[in-house]
Amino acid sequence: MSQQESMEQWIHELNNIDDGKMTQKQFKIIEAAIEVFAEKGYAGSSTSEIAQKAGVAEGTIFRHYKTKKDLLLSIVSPMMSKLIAPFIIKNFKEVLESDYPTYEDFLYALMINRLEFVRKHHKIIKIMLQEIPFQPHLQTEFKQHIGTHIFQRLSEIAEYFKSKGEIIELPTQELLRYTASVMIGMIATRFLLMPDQPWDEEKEVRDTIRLIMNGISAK
Amino acid sequence: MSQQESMEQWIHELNNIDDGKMTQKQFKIIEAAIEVFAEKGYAGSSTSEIAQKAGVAEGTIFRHYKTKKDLLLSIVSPMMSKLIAPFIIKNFKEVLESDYPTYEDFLYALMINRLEFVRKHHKIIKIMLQEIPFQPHLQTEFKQHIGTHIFQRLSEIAEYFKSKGEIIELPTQELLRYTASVMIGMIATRFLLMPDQPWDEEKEVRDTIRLIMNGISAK
Amino acid sequence: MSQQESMEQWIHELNNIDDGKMTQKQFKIIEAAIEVFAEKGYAGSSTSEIAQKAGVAEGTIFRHYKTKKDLLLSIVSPMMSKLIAPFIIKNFKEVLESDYPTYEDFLYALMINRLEFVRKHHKIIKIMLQEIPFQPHLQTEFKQHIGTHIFQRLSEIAEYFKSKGEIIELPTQELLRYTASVMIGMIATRFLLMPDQPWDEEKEVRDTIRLIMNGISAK
Amino acid sequence: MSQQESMEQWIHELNNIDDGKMTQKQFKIIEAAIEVFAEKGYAGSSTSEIAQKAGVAEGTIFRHYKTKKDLLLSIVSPMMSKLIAPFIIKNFKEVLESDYPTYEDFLYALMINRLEFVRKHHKIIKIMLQEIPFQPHLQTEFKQHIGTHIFQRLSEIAEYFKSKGEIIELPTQELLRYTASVMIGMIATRFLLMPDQPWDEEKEVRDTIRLIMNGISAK
DNA sequence: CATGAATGAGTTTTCATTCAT
DNA sequence: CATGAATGAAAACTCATTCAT
Repeated sequence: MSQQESMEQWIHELNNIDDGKMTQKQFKIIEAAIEVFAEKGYAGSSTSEIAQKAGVAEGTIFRHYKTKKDLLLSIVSPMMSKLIAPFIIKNFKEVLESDYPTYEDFLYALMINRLEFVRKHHKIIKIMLQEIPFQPHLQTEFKQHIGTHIFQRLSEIAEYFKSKGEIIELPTQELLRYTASVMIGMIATRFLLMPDQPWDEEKEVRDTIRLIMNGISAK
Repeated sequence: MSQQESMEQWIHELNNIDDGKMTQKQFKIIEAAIEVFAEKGYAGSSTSEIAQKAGVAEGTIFRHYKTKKDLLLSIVSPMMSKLIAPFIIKNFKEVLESDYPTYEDFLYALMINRLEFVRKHHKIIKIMLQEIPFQPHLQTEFKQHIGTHIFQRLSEIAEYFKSKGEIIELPTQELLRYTASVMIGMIATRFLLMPDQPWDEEKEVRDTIRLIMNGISAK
Repeated sequence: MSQQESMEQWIHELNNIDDGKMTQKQFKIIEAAIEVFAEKGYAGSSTSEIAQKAGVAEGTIFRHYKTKKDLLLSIVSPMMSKLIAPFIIKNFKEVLESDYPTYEDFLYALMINRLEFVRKHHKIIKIMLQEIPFQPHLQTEFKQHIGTHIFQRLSEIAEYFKSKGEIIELPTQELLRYTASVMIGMIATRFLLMPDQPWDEEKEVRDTIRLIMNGISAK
Repeated sequence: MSQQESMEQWIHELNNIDDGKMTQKQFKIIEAAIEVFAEKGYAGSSTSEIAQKAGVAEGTIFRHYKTKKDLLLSIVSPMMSKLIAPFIIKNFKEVLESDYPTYEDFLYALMINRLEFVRKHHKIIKIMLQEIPFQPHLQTEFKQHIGTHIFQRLSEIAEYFKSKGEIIELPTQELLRYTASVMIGMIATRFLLMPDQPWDEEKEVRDTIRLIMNGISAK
């Protein structure tokens, strides 16, 4: 599925969260808003520009979204949930045991998965990261999703492998910070710092995971 | 030196870059602008709010800074240079040899130094990171300073220690990315994610450096 | 008949004036419009709020009333006629002679009648009074109904009792102004100034009529 | 002093209430706002029309008045105080005893005074009466000023003359309602119903007062 | 008949910038 | 240098009205 197609599909999913129906124009509005917000930032964007890019009258935006902020949140909020998606499978422990015999395997799968995710949604993620500092509503959601769900789940995993004697006995928090830093650093490099450079992803991922494991494997 | 004092001193230094003189009002304007930009973002701030917080008339801002963007750049631009300060000492190699016998020593010193730097200037750094994506002028500067000076210098250092056989033979770029990710991850955790939590800095820094070294030390 | 019932009946009567048929939706629209216009004023009300309160789609309003102003007039205009209703009985003189031997009797009956009328229709009357200054169409109607019919008829009555020697020889206009002022003052007090206060209506009416008569009875 | 002059003076007095200074443009804005609000009602007026009539840019209005509602209140609120002015002289009892030997004298003086007042300020009074039902802020002020100050003072006066045996023993509230109704009825007739008709004010006032006294004098 | 998405002109409000004092 | 009133262009938002379904 191409990046463009996956974006379209994603926008249609916003739908189900909202109320079940989404007009063609509404779709165009979301699409244009993502474009413009990502390019100029939320505060730097004007609803008139979004309307123009979407090919609708300015009033149409406000028929579907009470305020400009509403429009922002309707785009960014659902992305929060998507962020934690891979961590909310039931029977997580079973999956872990059967699919990921080592921490390294787990990290590898996670990395591939999140790289794909960012590739699909980098614009919305950019908007999200830009606006979290200024939108209390997003801050709350972020803390809830990341702070609660993801951190929780990752802790369990790390402790599981610690108990198996695979990784060193470091405070879980430091361990996760370290792991996350390297992974996020890699993703940021790929998409922010050098988006246009050639990139042997397969190799980069393997090397990066290797480095992480060097840092923390119990032998 | 307290954080407040260091900020005041820093603002006075902007001075030298500008034209050598800075009135009391001008000082107040910069101080207020940093406050407001950091809180609401550049595009979300109004010059009138800055004027009010600075205790000056609205027109006064424009007597010193031709436009609002000028005001932003006059704050953020000099910070760029500061960022690279520790890397532009002459006789760098000598300093390296005499002061930092190991890569670990170097990382430790760098970490302490940059932590202090961020502690002093976190508001301006926040503004800088927020605005780089939207201000071509800042992007250029950033690429120049980081991409050229810092990356260049860090590469030399990494290669120096590689050649000494202290760290593993990984492409320099990957090595730096890894190192920087872990260090930045730590700083971000400290100042963004959990600014109010208790924090044994000494210990955290040592553990973090240890992890990095685990990842890359050649044995 | 309760106040609510009388309102419903009244709305159905608008019907006959319009075209003879009135759908359930149309009824709801009128009901909602009265509510909203009375609460926020004509210019301060939005058709969308009326539609919402009526439980119909926005477009439905405009299917029945060409414009928002049309909706207003369809509510207020018929009320004008109602205002003069008690004055347009045929054989008025006969009724006067048989039913109201004195001016006092007449005033008493009128007062009771109009109090009831206002009690039933105070929302529409509020709208009417609010909008007369701004709607030329209503001004014309008002002048015609009040200025012509009511003033005319009241003059006849006043002169009739003057000729009977019951009330003093004052210019009819002054006489009517005086009478109307006291009566309207009483109604306004009851419904505008102190709508929630306990109120011995029987007594208040008798006292008020007494005062009026004191002012003008020929002895 | 002409009506126009008194209006100008009045606008300048708003000044003292606000903050002591008023620019030429601000004056023009108030002047235009009174004109437009009186003609079209508050909700029916647009700030752009006010700006145009005042000969200023639309932004100028909002430099002086934060919102359109602010502009309204800055015009109407001070009028509330003016309404009660004649009732807040100190030594009121003395004045009463020396200047107004009878209730009739008092009513006459009051009538002349309030007629003059309404003549000067009829536009603002029109705006005030139109907006009181829709502006909670004005409702509060109105209740306070009228309900407390004026009603209080008038009660004292009525009771004073009752105790002197000049007027009949009716509940004070009814007495005042009666008196006020006739007076307001007269003023309303003069300014609302027949503003353009010839009018022998001297005679009308005397007749009206006479009617009132007929109604209530204790013989 | 009824709907409600869409419109576009209009509304209130904001704001960077200018300029006379 | 400093002020702050004034501007006007643009922003966010509203709303009566239309029209395809």
